[in-house]
Amino acid sequence: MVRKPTSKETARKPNMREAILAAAEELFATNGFNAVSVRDIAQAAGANPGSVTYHFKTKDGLLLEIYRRHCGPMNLRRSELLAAAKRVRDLQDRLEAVVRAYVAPAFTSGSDLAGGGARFTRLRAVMSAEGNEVARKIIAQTFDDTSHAFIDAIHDSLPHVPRTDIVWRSHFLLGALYYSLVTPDRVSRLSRGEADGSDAASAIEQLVQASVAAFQAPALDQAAPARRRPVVSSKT
Amino acid sequence: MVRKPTSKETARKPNMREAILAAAEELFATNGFNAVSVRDIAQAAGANPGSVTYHFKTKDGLLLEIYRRHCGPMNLRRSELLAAAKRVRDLQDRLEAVVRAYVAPAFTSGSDLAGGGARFTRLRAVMSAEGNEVARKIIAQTFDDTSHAFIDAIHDSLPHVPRTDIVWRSHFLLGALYYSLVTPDRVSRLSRGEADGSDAASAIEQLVQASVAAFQAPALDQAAPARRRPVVSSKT
DNA sequence: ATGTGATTTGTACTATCGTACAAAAGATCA
DNA sequence: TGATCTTTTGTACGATAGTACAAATCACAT
Repeated sequence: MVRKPTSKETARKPNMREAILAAAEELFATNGFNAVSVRDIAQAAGANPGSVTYHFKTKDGLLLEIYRRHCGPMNLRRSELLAAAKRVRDLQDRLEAVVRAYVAPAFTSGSDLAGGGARFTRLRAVMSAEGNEVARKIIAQTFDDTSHAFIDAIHDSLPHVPRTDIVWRSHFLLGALYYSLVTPDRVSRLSRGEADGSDAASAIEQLVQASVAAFQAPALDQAAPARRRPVVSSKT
Repeated sequence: MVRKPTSKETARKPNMREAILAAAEELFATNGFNAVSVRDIAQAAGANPGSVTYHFKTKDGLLLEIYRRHCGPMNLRRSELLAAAKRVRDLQDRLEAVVRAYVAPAFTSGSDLAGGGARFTRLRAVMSAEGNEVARKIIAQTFDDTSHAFIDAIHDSLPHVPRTDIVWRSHFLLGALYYSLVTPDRVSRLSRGEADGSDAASAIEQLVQASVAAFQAPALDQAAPARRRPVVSSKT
């Protein structure tokens, strides 16, 4: 808010503002918005509750700033990756490259803003599930452009599949991605320890392969007529 | 809690207990657990806040009871549908039938307990995203059996795909299913009105077709060697 | 009708919430 | 050093949270 670049404004001290943002991001992403109090965040950041009010005015303002900080670099990075993927000549390779460009940045760890990062992606998943108003507004006006770009790119690789189907499948992809970040332990549990749901590389490969196959599925209108639809009835 | 079947215990009056359960289910499913107060629930049910305490003791107890009421009938119904699906002889038809048996009950509307229903499924999605403790315990001890049964059934139809891959893909399926129930409007928006994300029939068909294709994807270990992995780099 | 147990109501208690604000502390430059 | 600005601290306030509980009300068997 306050503009005053006195001398070295870069990280004057341990930089409380950043610590608060990081702590809030982590707590919101794992517990949801309402389950976390401003005091929880302050404590996790080693700050005073009043500091949060000072830097971000309100709790909503804090969430807003988390989104703001990520969206720019993340969308930039994504459009770079998408542009590179679209340059792949082979149609099938291109599809996979595009899907990978969509999936991979969501799993990056650490604090690199550019990637978007697993933490911020998980935050978005949780906010979306909670129907958070602040998040809803930002998402509609910031992420839809990127989503459309990816949908178009995928549609270019699969011209025979109607755009509507692509939209549905990309929606499923995002849901799968979100869920993988939200409950990775479930994968470990259901595979009886044979798979590690927390392993980003595995998650990316599995998700890319499964999604590519899903995108390549025949169009819905054409799927049915050739084969009879199996009808199932229980004996209730 | 209290056992006393005096005369007609079935719906003596408007039945407050049921109204509270229904209201809580709806509110929790759309706003999350912590965003909804006991007073909100009481008001939505046309009840007094004290009534909630009387019937369910605590807010956690209320959530617990919501789960309890659904889990039994829902798992029963699911195993019926699964058993019927496993009777399909053709291998590919059986796969689709099994997936459909998994997906369809999650989208049933109305208040039929058996189906599980869209509302309860959405509730589970939101609780899962919020990392709700009450839900986490119930899920691990109630849903994992059903999940394993479905995973095994799918694996039977796809013996050449490692179980680990099936687990991942079924995880993606559940994530996609959850997300479709949480933000159906996103589908409508991204398709520019061409698709209706709230239409259960469309969602089911799209999800079944996409998931079947995903399950049928080649095993991960075998996917790479035959084809070169497209490597993409941005110019950053 | 009356007594009895099951509900519903109204209210109150304590804890914690988000936020405000004055004072203290720290930093920067004349 | 002293003036000025930014940041941190400590505390407090009103609102609302979950829950408890006594009183009122209801349903029904006798």
